[in-house]
Amino acid sequence: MLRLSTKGQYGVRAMYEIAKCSGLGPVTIKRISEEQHVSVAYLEQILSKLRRAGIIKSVKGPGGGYMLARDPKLISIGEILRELEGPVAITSCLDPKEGCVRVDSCVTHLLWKSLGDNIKRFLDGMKLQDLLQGDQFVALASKSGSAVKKGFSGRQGR
Amino acid sequence: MLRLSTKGQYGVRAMYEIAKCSGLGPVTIKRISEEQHVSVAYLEQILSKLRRAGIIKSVKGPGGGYMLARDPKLISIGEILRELEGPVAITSCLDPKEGCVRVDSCVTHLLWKSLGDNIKRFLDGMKLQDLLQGDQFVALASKSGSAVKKGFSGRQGR
DNA sequence: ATAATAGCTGAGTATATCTGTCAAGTATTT
DNA sequence: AAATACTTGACAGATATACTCAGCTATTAT
Repeated sequence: MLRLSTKGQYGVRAMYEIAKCSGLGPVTIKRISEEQHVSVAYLEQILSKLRRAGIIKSVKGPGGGYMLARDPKLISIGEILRELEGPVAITSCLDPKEGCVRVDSCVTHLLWKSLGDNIKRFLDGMKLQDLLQGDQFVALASKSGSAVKKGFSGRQGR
Repeated sequence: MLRLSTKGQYGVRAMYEIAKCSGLGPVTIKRISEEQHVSVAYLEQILSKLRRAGIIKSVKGPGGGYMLARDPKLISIGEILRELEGPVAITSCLDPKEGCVRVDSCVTHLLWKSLGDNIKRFLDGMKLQDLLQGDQFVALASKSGSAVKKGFSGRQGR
């Protein structure tokens, strides 16, 4: 359950590759393809989206390729995935494009919203820089292993 | 991204309905269908799986229906979803059925594993009882909003 | 016994999404 | 102007989703 599409996965791997080689000039799509084992044609689709989103920049012509548009500390995994797969939306009624008819009457609405918010917070907190450093991830809940409950979810940072 | 299938969603809603009416004798599939707006035929599929998993019990014949097999404090949302949709597996290489060829060489492996573990912890910590109480959910990360990082993920409970 | 109720099961199907490929560009540099 | 590299949109096969349907089995009330 809750699988990520390959587009998102490859997108993050591609971004990693670009970040890794930054400073050595633009990274060609061919290189990304070879290093990360993803076809050039498929990468074109993915990188095109990321470029339009302003996460990477491209340089045309011989010697061209892709480079980060910002410092890797300022690029989150969440942002990359959102551009490629749309926002986190556990259920269709939480998708901003669709909307929920009976928000208040639905017992589970808040459950899915809360889960979605957690995931979002995780993904937005994780930066490309962290991937580069191999600095990796002990989770949001460092504590007990059981969720923190409270009367109501209310506003949560976001 | 990361959408849950309707089977999982309906399953949780059905479990809620059964839990809500527990103490009034078995709940018929027809009632669940009407209250939760899911077709009888589709519910049969869903409830059948949950019954075989031992989460609910059924009584045949007139006056029959479904009831919880355990205290709602002991039934987690994670367990319900796992029976209906399989384990959380953000990527195919983290699916126990498939396995990963290059675990160590893959930079993103740990990222997805960590995200998956978080989700799992959230879902397993959330019990049917919590839904009943409308006692809902402030999330795993009560703190800063940024993920807690550490050198390596190491063993985490499970 | 038997009729009515209620759950049980597996097969089947339409639709949508995913996971790509292909072809024909356009822009830039040497 | 030739070579390199990115850009775009169309399209297609495979898989998964979201169901329905038909016919069955078990249980209880009369």
